[in-house]
Amino acid sequence: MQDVARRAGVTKQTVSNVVTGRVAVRPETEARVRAAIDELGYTPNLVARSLATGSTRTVGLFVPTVTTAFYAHVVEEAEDALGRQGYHLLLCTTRRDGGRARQHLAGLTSRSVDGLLIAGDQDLPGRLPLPAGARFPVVLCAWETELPGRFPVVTIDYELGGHLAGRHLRELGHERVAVLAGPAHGRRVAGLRRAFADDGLTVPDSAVHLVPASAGLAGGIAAARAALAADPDTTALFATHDVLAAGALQAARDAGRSVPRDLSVVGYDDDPAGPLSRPALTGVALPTREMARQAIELLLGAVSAPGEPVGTPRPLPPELIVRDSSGPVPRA
Amino acid sequence: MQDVARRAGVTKQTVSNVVTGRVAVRPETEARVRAAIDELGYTPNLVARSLATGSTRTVGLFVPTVTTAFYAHVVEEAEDALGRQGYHLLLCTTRRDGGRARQHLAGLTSRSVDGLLIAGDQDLPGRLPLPAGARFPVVLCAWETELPGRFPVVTIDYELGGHLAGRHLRELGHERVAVLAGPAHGRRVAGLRRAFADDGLTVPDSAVHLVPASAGLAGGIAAARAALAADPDTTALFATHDVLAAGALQAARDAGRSVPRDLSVVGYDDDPAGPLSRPALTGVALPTREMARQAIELLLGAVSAPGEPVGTPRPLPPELIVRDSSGPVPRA
DNA sequence: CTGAAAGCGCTTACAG
DNA sequence: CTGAAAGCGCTTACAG
Repeated sequence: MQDVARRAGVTKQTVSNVVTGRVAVRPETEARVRAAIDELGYTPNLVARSLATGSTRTVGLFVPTVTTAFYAHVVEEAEDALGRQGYHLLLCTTRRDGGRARQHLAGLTSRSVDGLLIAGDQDLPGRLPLPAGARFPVVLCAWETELPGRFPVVTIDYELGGHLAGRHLRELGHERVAVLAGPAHGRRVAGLRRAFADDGLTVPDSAVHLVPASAGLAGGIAAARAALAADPDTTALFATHDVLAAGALQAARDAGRSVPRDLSVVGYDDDPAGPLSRPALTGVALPTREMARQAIELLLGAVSAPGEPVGTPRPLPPELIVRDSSGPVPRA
Repeated sequence: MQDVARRAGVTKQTVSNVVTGRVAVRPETEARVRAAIDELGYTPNLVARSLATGSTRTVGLFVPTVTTAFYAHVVEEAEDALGRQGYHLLLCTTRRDGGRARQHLAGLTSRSVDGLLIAGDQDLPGRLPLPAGARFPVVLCAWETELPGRFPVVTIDYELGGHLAGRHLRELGHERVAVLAGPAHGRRVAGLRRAFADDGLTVPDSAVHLVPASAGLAGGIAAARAALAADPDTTALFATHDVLAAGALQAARDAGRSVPRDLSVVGYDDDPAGPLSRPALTGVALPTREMARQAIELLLGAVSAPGEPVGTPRPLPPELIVRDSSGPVPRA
């Protein structure tokens, strides 16, 4: 910067003024300065600027993992929304490990991020008090279980998604549904139940089969097999995420049941592979990217208006995409 | 820091000494300082330290996307390897867009990252001169096409993977193979051809079907259909990545050909869903995480020993995982 | 082993 | 509109 100033015949304060644009400078002076910048290939040193201004133009993002389509899209959309405003992304995958999250939090704090977005129920805000030095806003997104309440949250109406799936099955005449449920998916199941309750039907606890988070496709296959064995009269399977639904499709095939003729399968999450499975999967599609975009905008808003209270927007509505894996209840 | 010093009755230089451990301090003094740090909840300000030392303990990672299993694993493994040494990760997904990459590069430069890892052929180092201010080491990984040569690269022996697949098919007696090839997968195809050439057979260009990068599963289905239509006597399909192989499996089913009885299918990439497809996919497994780990270690080595030349390690060998989608050539 | 001083590269009031 | 000065929170030789 000093070099640029010398070359342009001004002081570095003037250079700073043209770079930041905070103070107007005479056009001809500005031209000289810009010329010097180009000739010298000067790039402002953001770490020095950060020390002076207190803003790093960097935000942290916590996700449990990046290996699922859902979180991969959250990451990409967050990065895009950030980039549009000149921010960069410090990525932290927590792997649902509290110790790891704590370490990352300390790292982000000492690096003075301007804000932090925590995506996915991670049980962090409850257990994880922010370090003393943490003076940045925090926003939560993709939150499904009880809300911590300490932070604004941009999330999806997961219960509505379940309700859409349930109503769809009811409209097709299904009365006996089994559920393959991942952990923390209580709202999705509650929505399905509400749709059945709307018609005076109950989905008993015995029809809900829980699958551990890490079980993956194999877990879906096993759970679907168990569900069909437990109640052979089941005519529909509702999976609380698409990996489980894909497993259900395979288990149905293995059991010699044709989808959707003998059995309907409805998924949840709109995994990009869903439309291409055979049969193409009917399922609940989530406004993932929209959610991530809004969350970043909320966070950046809080960054630039420190004191002001930020309102939590209403949960975003999912949609039901009807494809080929669901059909009318088979006639007994 | 000043507060800590005051509370411990020393100067801040002494506090710095105990925090960095660079200069030994008397045990009792150190104890007083540590106590003050704990009481005040002091966290060192890394941006100030960075300005003073020139090191940010942050590295940039360029990936084309984060929505494929391959790159998701690269990101997670890189983050792990970085975290072990106290580094944080600035993630940039380039989406194979030069303009976007250029912008990110400028951002990383002005943020003074300590190093940059570029994963995946991105045609960047050729077209993208580093900004003048960029004084950090760059390492490439997962590079498959011609190497830029300007930077060390940690990659995989992609040609060997193709050879393993080809030898496997030859051992099963296959003579007519069709190839579904993604762009930039020339080495994988070359390896397959070499295996056939080892036995005096040729894989003609007409048997190689190119699929655009963005075509996904639908592209694989279409290409496989085209391949089977072009040469109905084909007994084996080699796909240069698993999404294409999954498409091939579906196209085979649609065409009424049973895998592996009528047709063998071999994939490449070891997508986690491969073992769970029906039939389970035979394919080439890549040492993705090992590669990412080594790349970060190489990069961090270059960071801490600026002048020294870094050697490019030999490409990592893939492995063939034989599952159920490949079998003996059907008898004519 | 500890303290006083300079400096990292910027920005920000504050005079002129 | 431009220049001189102080300061952001650290580290680093350099004396004592």
